[in-house]
Amino acid sequence: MNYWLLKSEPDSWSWEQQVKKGKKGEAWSGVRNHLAKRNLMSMKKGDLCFFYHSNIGKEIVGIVEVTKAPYHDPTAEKNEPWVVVDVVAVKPLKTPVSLASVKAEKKLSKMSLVTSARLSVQPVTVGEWNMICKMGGV
DNA sequence: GCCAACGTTGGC
DNA sequence: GCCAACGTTGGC
Repeated sequence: MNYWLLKSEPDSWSWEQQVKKGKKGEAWSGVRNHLAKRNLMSMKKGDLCFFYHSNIGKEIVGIVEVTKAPYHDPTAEKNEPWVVVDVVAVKPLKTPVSLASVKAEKKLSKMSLVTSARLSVQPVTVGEWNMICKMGGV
């Protein structure tokens, strides 16, 4: 079981939209960065991810579960290497955890969210996961 | 294969 | 709207 963090601009794909999809879930498409792709490739069915709103909100708003192992991104050309996983909304955080509060928490200073701000698919350690769940009231 | 120029992301 | 960080492109 691994933990991850997925970033999305709510203008293009928001937590609310993800929730509306229900158990059907949605393919996490559009990743066009090799490091992010490598992280996607490491995901397994049953892994959990934080859902982070970038740009607008700048906070972790919910938790999604990976329901399908990585497969070719349907929005990419056939000969391109990009992949997606399917994710379904599990539950929202009672209290969204903002970027500011992540930065303010010393134990989270090593998080990719802080150290590699632009990476859209990031690994999260168990310690970080538990800490943020606590901060988010779940 | 290096590196300058350029484009994009995302926080402020 | 600005700009820093970072990835990609293209000339050499």
